[in-house]
Amino acid sequence: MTAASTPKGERRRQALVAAAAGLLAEGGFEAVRHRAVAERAGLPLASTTYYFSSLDDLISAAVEHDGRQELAAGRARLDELADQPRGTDAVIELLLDLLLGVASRDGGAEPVLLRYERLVGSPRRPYLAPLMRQMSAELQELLAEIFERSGMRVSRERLLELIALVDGAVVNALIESDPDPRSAARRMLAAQLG
Amino acid sequence: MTAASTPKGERRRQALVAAAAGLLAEGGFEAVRHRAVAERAGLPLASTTYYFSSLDDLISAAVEHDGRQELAAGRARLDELADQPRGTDAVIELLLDLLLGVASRDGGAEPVLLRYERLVGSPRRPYLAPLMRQMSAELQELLAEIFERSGMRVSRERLLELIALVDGAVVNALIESDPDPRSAARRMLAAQLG
Amino acid sequence: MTAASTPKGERRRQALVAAAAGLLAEGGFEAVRHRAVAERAGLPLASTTYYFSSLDDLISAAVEHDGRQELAAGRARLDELADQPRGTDAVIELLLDLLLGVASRDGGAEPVLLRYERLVGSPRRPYLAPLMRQMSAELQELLAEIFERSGMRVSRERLLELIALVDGAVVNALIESDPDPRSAARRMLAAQLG
Amino acid sequence: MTAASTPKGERRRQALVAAAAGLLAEGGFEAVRHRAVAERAGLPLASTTYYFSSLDDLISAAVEHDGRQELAAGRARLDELADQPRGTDAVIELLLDLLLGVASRDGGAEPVLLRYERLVGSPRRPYLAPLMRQMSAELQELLAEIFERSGMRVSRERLLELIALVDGAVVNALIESDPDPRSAARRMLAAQLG
DNA sequence: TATGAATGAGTCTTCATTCAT
DNA sequence: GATGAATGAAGACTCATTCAT
Repeated sequence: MTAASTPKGERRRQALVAAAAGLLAEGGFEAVRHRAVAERAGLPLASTTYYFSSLDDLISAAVEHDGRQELAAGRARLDELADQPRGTDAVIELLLDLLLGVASRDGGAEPVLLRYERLVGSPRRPYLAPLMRQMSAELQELLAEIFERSGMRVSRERLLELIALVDGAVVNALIESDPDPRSAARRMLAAQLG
Repeated sequence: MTAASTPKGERRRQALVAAAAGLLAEGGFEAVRHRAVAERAGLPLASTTYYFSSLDDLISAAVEHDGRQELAAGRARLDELADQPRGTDAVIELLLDLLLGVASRDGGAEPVLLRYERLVGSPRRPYLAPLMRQMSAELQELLAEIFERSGMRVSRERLLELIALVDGAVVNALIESDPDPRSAARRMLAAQLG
Repeated sequence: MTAASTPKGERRRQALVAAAAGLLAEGGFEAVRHRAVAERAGLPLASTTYYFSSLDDLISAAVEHDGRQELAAGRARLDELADQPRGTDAVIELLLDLLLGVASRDGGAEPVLLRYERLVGSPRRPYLAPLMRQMSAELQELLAEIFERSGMRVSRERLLELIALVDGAVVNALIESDPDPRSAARRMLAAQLG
Repeated sequence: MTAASTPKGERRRQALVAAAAGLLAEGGFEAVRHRAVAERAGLPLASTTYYFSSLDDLISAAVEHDGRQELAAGRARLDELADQPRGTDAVIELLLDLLLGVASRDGGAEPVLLRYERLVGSPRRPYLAPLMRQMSAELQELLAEIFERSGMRVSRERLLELIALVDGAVVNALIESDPDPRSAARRMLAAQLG
């Protein structure tokens, strides 16, 4: 179905989701408000409650939107590789690209924050958990593929360990005065894989 | 100075901090509101702004209160050990007790959530970062002491790695349908230390 | 469009403006508060922020409302004159009616106060200045018409001088123990025009 | 009595008055708040209510302080003249200096605002009126002296007229987009005296 | 199918004033 | 004589949600 043939309602819904996802990425959960979403989408305020039965609904959609986008970006990143990554360093950078996003290369807490806000925000927003689990599993598949391509044999447990290492490094780096979470994660991966 | 001789003003201030810290632990940052704090402390609404120049101020105090309490509990946990921990398993449990709190033994996301909400909440509340760094450093000292006592030689880098491993495991476990973050962390520590 | 057919929303908006304008006239800028306006209009508090994006917005509307009303009253006063005003005294009274309002005939500071509060309040409320300039210009047109009708030739500069004379007389009369600003202005006009 | 021998209480009172007067000049009546005054004076909040039975009391004192200071400046301005002012222009500038303050030479509404805020603010603050009358009378004496010195014979009525002209010109100039009230007043005085 | 209108509850914060010490 | 402590009332403004059309 082309964009042109997408029903108007669906298109508006998507516009709201995209607006909410943008707000979520920029300002965290607090920033996702009916008013703000409607304004960003250029749609009437009431359309937010018309298309989404509650704010939580809208937040779910936003979380999924952001997550799917990241997954797609990860997939694309993987596909653009002509052949297998050579060497540990290439594997590490690939892991970081997929886990933290390519934007994390620039340093700073902001580009990576969304991933951890969603994770840590889930217990207080139980409706997010199933969604997060699903997307987490898909991300793991992608990460597993990195090792497959590189020829490195890595068990599922080992993969989870490496993910944890990255996530823990990042979470702890978030409070640094000049945070560079990607570098922190890289250091730890290098120590483990090197 | 005994409790009885604590000046009244300081006692009220502490009551507000304790109330805010409780709300923070139970409901996250969003739950710390002037009204809620005042009600929980049984004090007038205006007392919250009398003792704290802004809500951020109060939040800072609450974060510090919770953090100091955890540190004190960790210190106490360490001191109650008659001699050195015997065996890897004991070391692991000790690590988990100090990092996640003894309450984490019961399972569930709630007991460990506060640690990660504070970490992940810091980038959007920059005034927390220095405080968090200070308390993080103190916690690392405590954790280092575990290894010293056990006779295991562990470098600072290695310690940070282990912390990251725990934190990453926890953060990823938060989205499980029946989260048991402590167990997840334990598994990873066992794999690394075992 | 009759009152009955005025859309409800517009009617409510007008009710708020009228309430604000009344408060402004009776109590000055300080008296225009969300609460007071809503109560006077018999509408919910939140309606004030629904119809006006800020208090300044509401104050602007109130200032314009009062100003337009005065201008309309001046216009009406002029139109009720069958023919030209005869004699200097009639011209003077007409000038005073338009500048200070017919209510000023009764003496007292209150009836004239609003004009000067708006003028003097503008520098600290810059958003009022354009509005005030516009209404000032329209008032000058009305005043010019008085002289045209009376057959007296008065240049624009001379008109501004006479306005200044009245305003200055009034402003200084405001501190008298039993203020009669209209009389003070009349005396000065008589001396200049007599 | 020298400053050193001024009783401490009186000195503090004066500090509060000076602080209030400064706030009044900078921010108008609204800016005179207990907290702001105390902070500016570097004194405890409660000292404001200890030395002044109410905020109105403090405002009165501030109004008087500012007024006396202006009068003193006017007196000084007059005394610094070696001989009589020569020519109408010199007289006009002198009038403007005394009425609007020498700061008005720089243009802008701010330097002259205080005079008109006090005048127009008096009807809603009746306790100010007697004070304002007294200071107004003293100012008139000063202005009369200008004409005496210059050799120009000007009746009391004429003087009041000239004052009104200046005040009216200023008040109307306050709403200009780039207000230069002194110039507006100068023009009118020149037309009348030239 | 949409949406403009509407609002009760709540947000943080300010303030004049009182009072015990 | 002086002031730290305290607070009820009010300030402007936001928000999720409902509802009539």
